[in-house]
Amino acid sequence: MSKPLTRILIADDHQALRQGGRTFLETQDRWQIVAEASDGHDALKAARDTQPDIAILDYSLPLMNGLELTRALKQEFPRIEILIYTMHDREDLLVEVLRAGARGYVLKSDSGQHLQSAVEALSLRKPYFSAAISETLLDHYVKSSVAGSNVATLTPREREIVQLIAEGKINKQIAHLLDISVKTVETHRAAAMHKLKLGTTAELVRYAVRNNIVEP
Amino acid sequence: MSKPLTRILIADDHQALRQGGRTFLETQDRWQIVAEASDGHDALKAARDTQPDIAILDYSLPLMNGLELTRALKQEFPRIEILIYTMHDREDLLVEVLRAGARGYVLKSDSGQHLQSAVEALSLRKPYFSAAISETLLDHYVKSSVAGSNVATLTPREREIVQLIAEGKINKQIAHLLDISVKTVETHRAAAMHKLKLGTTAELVRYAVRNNIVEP
DNA sequence: GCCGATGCGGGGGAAAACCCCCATTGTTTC
DNA sequence: GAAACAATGGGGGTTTTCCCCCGCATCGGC
Repeated sequence: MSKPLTRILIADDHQALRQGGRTFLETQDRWQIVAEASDGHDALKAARDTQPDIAILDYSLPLMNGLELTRALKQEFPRIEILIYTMHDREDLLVEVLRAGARGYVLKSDSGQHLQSAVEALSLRKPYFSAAISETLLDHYVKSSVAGSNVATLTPREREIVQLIAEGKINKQIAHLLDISVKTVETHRAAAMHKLKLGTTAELVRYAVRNNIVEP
Repeated sequence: MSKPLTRILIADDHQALRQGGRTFLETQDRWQIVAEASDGHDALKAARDTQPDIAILDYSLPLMNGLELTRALKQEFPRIEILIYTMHDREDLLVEVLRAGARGYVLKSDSGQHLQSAVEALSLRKPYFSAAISETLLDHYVKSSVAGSNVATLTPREREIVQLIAEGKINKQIAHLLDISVKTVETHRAAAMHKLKLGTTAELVRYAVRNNIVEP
């Protein structure tokens, strides 16, 4: 046991998938799943409790999606390595999560071998992608100071609340979830809608779908 | 001028595209663009006024989308030929519009030649597809009594109102647009939400996006 | 050290949506 | 012809959102 133990967090809203990942990864006794979470909030809490080295995140997490969660985790734990594990084979998502600080992107449709390889790479602090993405392309995207999607104009808190709205929660539920007052939720919601020049909840939801904040 | 004149309606919310189609098609003097419309309601009105032989419809029309409009037009004018002209290269959309009664499907990314060929074919009452879709596949889809998407469980009026909600209109605006009372809008909206077991507007909007009733 | 952005919270009122109930008129279907 | 469904509209209520106004604390830059 000369090698240090790599501590892993898995966040996915499908229990079966978490279980699958667990059995897949724990065949290697130098890896340990120290936490599982089924939504973004739990994942953040779990990370604080367990201080993982690597976080394997589904993109489409309830309450806080993989992109926001990546930002939040990198903010709080700069040395954490983030692996996005998703069903979506989309370059725009890849680019966004990379910009947020993720270093791995593996498709659920890939073989489990890819997942193992990705964790292997990340534990050595090397990026890993199951899709064919060259490192130059990678650098280009990450370094380019692209204006980016207009999601960026929203603050993290606003994006968080927009996601919850788009998930179908009413202000009261959001207030309870985030432990803030309904008034504050209203404030953030209004700020987001004003910034985006949107007049109705329906438009806000379509905005969230367009910008990959939530699944349709 | 022995050949009968083919009367054409074009409905697309982009004026430039309508103009393009017009110049493209009127090179043939046996074709005549008798009406243009920029949304679904205008298109329906225009069809009543001008009795076209062929309707060229964008899928993503405001107020009433190409799918609903196809249903409505075929209902009122069974002999009309519908050509869907869209940017979406998606088989699921193709299947839906075919089931609704369209007989042509051309992508906007195709050359204008395709558009001409499609109109040519439709004027002879033959189906036309720019994508490679075999007629057998076609028959299979159209004839198969597939359960279909659960959009089908909504009535046309309900779908129409769901579209308008998802487009960001409030009940009052919808009532005015359809010339019915706000109460009626509420009734249809509630009926749709009840049928779909949805509790919030946000969920209804995501449903509409998922089922191609509106664009994200 | 100040300033702007962010996050948080509130008052109060108008508007909209939501929730039951209900009825009438057609059309389609058995 | 009865029954089911679609579309229309209303009464009367509660809940939620929306829209102004306002304040305060914090934090990162300049």
